[in-house]
Amino acid sequence: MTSGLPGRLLDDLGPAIVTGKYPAGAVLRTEELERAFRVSRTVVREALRVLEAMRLVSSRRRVGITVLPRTDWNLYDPRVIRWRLDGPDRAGQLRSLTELRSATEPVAAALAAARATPEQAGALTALAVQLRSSTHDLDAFLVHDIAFHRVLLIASGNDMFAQLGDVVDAVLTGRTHHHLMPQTPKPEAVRLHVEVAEAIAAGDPARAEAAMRAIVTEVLDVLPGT
Amino acid sequence: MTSGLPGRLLDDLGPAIVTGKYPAGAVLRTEELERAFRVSRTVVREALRVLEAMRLVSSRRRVGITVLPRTDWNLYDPRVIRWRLDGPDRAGQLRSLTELRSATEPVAAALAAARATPEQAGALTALAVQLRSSTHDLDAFLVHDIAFHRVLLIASGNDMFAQLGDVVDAVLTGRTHHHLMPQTPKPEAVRLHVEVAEAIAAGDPARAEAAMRAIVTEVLDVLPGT
DNA sequence: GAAACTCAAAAGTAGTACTTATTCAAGAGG
DNA sequence: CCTCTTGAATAAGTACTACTTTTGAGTTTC
Repeated sequence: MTSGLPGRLLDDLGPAIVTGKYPAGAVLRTEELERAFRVSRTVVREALRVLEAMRLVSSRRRVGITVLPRTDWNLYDPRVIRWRLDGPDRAGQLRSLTELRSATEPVAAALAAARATPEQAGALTALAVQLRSSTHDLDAFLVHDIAFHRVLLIASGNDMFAQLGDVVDAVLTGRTHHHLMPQTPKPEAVRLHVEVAEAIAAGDPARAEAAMRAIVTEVLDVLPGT
Repeated sequence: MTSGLPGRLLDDLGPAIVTGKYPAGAVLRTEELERAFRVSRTVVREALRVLEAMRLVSSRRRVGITVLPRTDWNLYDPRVIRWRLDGPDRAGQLRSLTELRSATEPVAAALAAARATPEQAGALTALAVQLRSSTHDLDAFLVHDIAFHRVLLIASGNDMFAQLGDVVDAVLTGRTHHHLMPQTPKPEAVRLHVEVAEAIAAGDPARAEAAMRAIVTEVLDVLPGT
């Protein structure tokens, strides 16, 4: 559902809920939404059905569509993640995601060392080499960095880790936009990426985990408000 | 959307997709679903809209509703998690979730040590004491164990970790059903829970993380097929 | 054999009618 | 005056029809 009128309505209502324009407890009416967004009842119902599935709202007859508190939301839904990143508390959401990332990537590295295919290990090594070669070009560095982490998460052999590739993308891209990335990548960070790749190629989970832990520890340390 | 005809249709189609009854590439037609499930077009469209938002299917005019490959799915959607746990590869899904858990809980413990409120720290200590007192009653032990981990995840102050409480619930409950839980909880595991609670109460992130890591390492070690 | 055209297939959107669930206000009784 | 019952209004749920739009496949033409 990325197109069509229900999708467009979703992309209006979702952010409005997530950013607090419609706070928890607020009650929406399907008829009012029809008028406000100039769409038919079918379109409104379909968009609301999706919001309900994301646990952003709850629908009851005679009552209306009630906005739910944040503790009910499906926070891992890619749309919810995006809406929160586009909202006023972007820094908070980046921190949340960074902490999640700091938890998952070391374990993913260890699993990758145990499970990566030769192709995956080779791709990681190649990407680490490219990282080293592109420290002078921040955009190119970012592209390779994101690719490195994505391949690693896939190589972990756990598809739930693999899906966090989008989270890593959002975090790394967000760091750059927030000027949280150093102007020139630290040699130590690059070295650690190379070490992770080497440890995975060598099938050494403990070493891969330790190196990746060092990478994400440095990331956490530079977060504001830690 | 937990009730109503769209919800019921969702709970039929979702598992059918997730378990491969409708494999990737299969094309569904709204009209056929209307006939097969004896519901109106509105109901079918609403259920499909939700499946589309979960990235289980993709809809295009003239083409139909195409089932997407697993790499597209929103694997963190609570329904997708449940459908996979209820499917034939339950053990694989439990392993996936256990690995995710093993990654996140140590970091959550460290964050909780830094951020827990006195109430949360107190609740963890109380729950650890109850764990120690209920080793003779496996059901009671499970209840307290789940509660312990839930409170800890909430105490981490990261709502994405907090949401994984359901994952921990599913994993711990699943372990019991799989007879993967020891008949009598190991004293060492209980001791570690107490140590986690003490470390959090003392505001010692490193100690909390290490103790929790020992807990989840033991859990990973007893997984079949590791 | 490739490009253009046509049409059938299937979803998308609008709107109406009727049903069902639920809440709230009013009235009755103690 | 408070509590319980009843009825009606409110709002969503479901079915259905009509029309539009998109898209792919088959046919025709060059």
